[in-house]
Amino acid sequence: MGTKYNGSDEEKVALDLFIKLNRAGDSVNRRMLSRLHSSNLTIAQFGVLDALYHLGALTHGELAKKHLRSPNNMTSVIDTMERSGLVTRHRSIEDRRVILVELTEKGRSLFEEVWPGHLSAILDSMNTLEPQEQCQLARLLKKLGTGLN
Amino acid sequence: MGTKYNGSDEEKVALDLFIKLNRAGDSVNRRMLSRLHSSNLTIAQFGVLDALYHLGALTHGELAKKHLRSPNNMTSVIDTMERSGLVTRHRSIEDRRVILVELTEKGRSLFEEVWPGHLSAILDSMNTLEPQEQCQLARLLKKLGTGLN
DNA sequence: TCAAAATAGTTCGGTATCGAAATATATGCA
DNA sequence: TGCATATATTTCGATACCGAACTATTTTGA
Repeated sequence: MGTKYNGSDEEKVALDLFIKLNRAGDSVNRRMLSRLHSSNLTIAQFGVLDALYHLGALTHGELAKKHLRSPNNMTSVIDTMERSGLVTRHRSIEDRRVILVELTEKGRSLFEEVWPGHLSAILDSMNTLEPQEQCQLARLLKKLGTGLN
Repeated sequence: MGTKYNGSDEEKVALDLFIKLNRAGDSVNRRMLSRLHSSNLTIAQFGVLDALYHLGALTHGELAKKHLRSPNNMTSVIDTMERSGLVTRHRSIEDRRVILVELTEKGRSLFEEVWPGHLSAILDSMNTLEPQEQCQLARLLKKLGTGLN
C-alpha cells in the first residue's frame, strides 16, 4: 500500500496495521525460505513433510486444507516431491477417488535433518519479543484471523 | 506446522505464534485476492498500481523494493500489465540502464475504480479488532519485523 | 583514461499458485 | 435400481516468484 494515502486517523491505523501484518509475515517466511533453500525444499514442500511426519499419511485434500491452499495445487507439489523421492502416492482401497500420500524413508530422514534448524530459526525470530508479548500477539492475531473466516 | 510437536512451553508459544502469524496474513490476503479477482488484477499488479498511483513513476528496482520482491519478478509483472495496457515503460535519459514505469490513463482509472472497495475491505477486516487493539498489534508486529531484518 | 567493479534490467529453467473444466468414483434419493 | 449430485483428484492455461547467469550501462580507482 502506498504511504501517501490521506484518510481519517481510523483508516490510517487500519491501513498501517494491514501493511505491517504483511511485512512481518513476509520477513518471517523469507527467513524460512532461505534456510530451506539449502535443502532444496520449498516452503510448500516443507509444509507437506511436516504434516506427513506428524500426522501420518494424508490425502491431497487434507494436505491442501492444512495449508489453506487449493487441492489442484497439491497435485503439482506432490508431483515434485514424488519425483525427488520424498513421498509416495497410493490410491485408497475403501474410496478409490482418494489418494494417500506418505513419507518415504528419504522424506522422513530429510525432515528429521531439517527440522531442528527450522525450529530454532522460528524460536530465534519470535524471541525478538518477550514471552508475554508473544502471547499477546498470538491472541490478537487469533482474534483477527477468526473474525475473517 | 504440525500441531503435535512436543517441546517446552516456550517452544510451543513461539511455534503457535508463528502459525497464527501466517494464518492471519493468509486470511487477509485471501480476501483481497478474491476481491481483486473480479477486476482481473492479481495482488502483485494491484500493489504496482497502488505504488505508481501514490508515488508517481518508479523504476523496476523501486517497485521491487516496495514489495519485498526480487527485480527479476517485476519484469514479468510489468510485462503482463503493459500487455493489458495498465502501465507504460520508458528508458530513463539520465541513466540508460534504468526503466521508468508509469500508469496509463487506463491504469489510473482502474485503480480509482478498485481502490475504495479495497480500502473498505481492509477496514472491515481490521475492525474485527478494537482501535487500541489495532495499535497494539501494529506495535508488536513492528517490533517483530524490525528484529528480523 | 581505461579496465574492473557495481548496478539495472532481462532471460531462463523451475516451482507454486489459482480458477475453470474434465475425469473418476461414490452417495443419495425417487 | 439408476440417474442426479457430490466429492477427490487431475489437467490446462495463466501469473507470480525465485536464483543464476546474462547484457547493457555507469561508476570507480589506479
